[in-house]
This record gives sequence, C-alpha cells and structure tokens, in this order.
Amino acid sequence: MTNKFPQRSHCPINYALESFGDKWTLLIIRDLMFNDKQSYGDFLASGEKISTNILADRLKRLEELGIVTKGAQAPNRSKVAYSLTQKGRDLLPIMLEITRWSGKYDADTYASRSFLMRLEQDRDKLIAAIRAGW
Amino acid sequence: MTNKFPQRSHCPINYALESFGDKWTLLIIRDLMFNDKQSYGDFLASGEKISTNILADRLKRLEELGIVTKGAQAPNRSKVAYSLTQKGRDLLPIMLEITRWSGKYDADTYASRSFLMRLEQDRDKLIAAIRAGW
DNA sequence: ACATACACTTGCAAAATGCAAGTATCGTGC
DNA sequence: GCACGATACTTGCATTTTGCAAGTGTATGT
Repeated sequence: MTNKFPQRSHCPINYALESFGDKWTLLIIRDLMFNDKQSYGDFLASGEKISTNILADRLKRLEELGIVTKGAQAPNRSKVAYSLTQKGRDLLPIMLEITRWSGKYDADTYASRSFLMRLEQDRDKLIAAIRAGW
Repeated sequence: MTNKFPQRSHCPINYALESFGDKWTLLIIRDLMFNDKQSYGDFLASGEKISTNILADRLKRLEELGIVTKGAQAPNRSKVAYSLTQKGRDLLPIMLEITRWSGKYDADTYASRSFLMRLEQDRDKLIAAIRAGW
C-alpha cells in the first residue's frame, strides 16, 4: 500500500513542513494550546476565518498524524472535544520561538509586552510553567 | 495604496505563517542557514525538488519581507548570492526547535544523532556557537 | 563569435482553497 | 416520539496556487 502522506525527504525541517506547513494548521494548534478552544465551532470562530471544509480537513489530518485526538469529553455530551497529544504538546517550544520572533518583528503584534518579556528573560521557566498546567 | 501582503490578524503565530507558512519557504531558509547554499541553482538542487517558478517567487517574497538579501558577492561575478538578514538569522531558534521536534518524532530523520544530542543537552550553547560563525 | 552556465519567465494542466449552501446527528423541550 | 436548535461536518463550484516543461535573457569563458 502506498503511503497516504508521501514525503519529499526526511530532512527535519521538511518533516515539520509536511506535518503543519500550511497557512492554517498552526492556528488550530495555537487555539488548542493557548486559547482554551477545543471544538469545531471554537476554531471556526477564530479571527482568521478559516472555512469549514479546510477546518474539517486539517482536523482529520492532525488526528491522522497523531498531533490531535478527538473525543467526546463528557459522555452524554454531543459536543466533540479535540485536544493535543504529547506530540502536539511538544510543539510548545516551536510555538514560543515563533511568538518571540513575531513579537520582535511585527510592530503591531497581539502578543502582550509582559508575555514577550517573560519569554525573553526566562524561556525555560515559562515552558515549565505552561507544561505544569497540562 | 492597498497592502501587498494583506494580513488576517496580528496574532504572532499568524504573522509567522504569513511570512513563511507554506511548503517551500523554510527549505530555502534552511539551505541558507545550515547548508551553505546561496544561489538560485543551489536551492534548485535541494532534495525536495522545488520548481523554478515557485523558487523565484519565494526568493522575491523573502526579499520583500526583509528576511533575505540578494547581492552579487564578488563584483565581477554574475552569480547571484542570496543571504540571510538579521531578521532571517533570528529564525535560528525556530529552526532548531523544529529540528528537535522532528528528530523526536520522525523515526527516519536525517538529523544526526550527535546534533540532536547537542540540541537536547545544551541548546543555548549550540545557538551561541552557530551565531558566532556568522 | 560562439557555447555554456546561470537565473529566471511563461503557458498550461492539476491541485488546493474560498465561499455558500446543504446534510447528519445529537440532545432538549413538549 | 417528535419538532427544534445547536453542532459538526459535506458538497459543489468558482478562484487561486502549484507543478511541470519549455523558453528567454544576460554574463563569462574560450
């Protein structure tokens, strides 16, 4: 059987690109990681206006890649709750370094001064603190 | 005049995605940062087989974003030499965290054991060492 | 002057995306 | 047990982006 996700190479940068190298996937991961979102409707409501078919496609893909899991949290609730797996949570350092870079170069960044300060001054503690909340 | 690069939001993750959130851009940055490549032909020769029109487009875009500069290094040489600006070099921590993540989850990763070890054990020194070479 | 190398451009087919509308399933109120 | 709203998708089609092959322009080397 041929692989569903053909790979161009096993370069680590390329592996990451083939996992989440598009304009939408990291936004879903951001919402799961930092914004307490977990449902399809939550993701749809994000500021960047992802369209429904793309969202469904990306969620499916993230599940197949083992970055996200889908589960009905409370048993008698119909609402689907997505959450990050360990593989997904391990994206935290990448997300934080991206935030740092954008915080430095986007004059109008939404990232708060205080968060960027913490990131700059004690990245490792910040990571530990976030992980402690998981 | 309307902006050439419309932005969906100033979320730091989104800012990064709009800068390099596609399947090819980071590969060019990788080649500039780690593989001593600097010419159009060098990038074309990379393992992932980027096509010529996409390469030209991305190089132009990276220049416009101030991540890469284009200059004929030696004066009487026709070969164009691209290089990273400070903004581009500041992507190093992101690139390294990506490498770490892929190194952990891609069983067939090209990243060397020893490099991943160094990254795991003393990330900050590794960054400093690479920066010292610039 | 001619060939070659390099850095792109162009044209067209194929794939991915954006948008609007429709469907499926569940839980709740009656 | 049945209508209803809420949630989570799916579908169809127009637009945009990508991939591929071929062509063009400009140096430099001989």
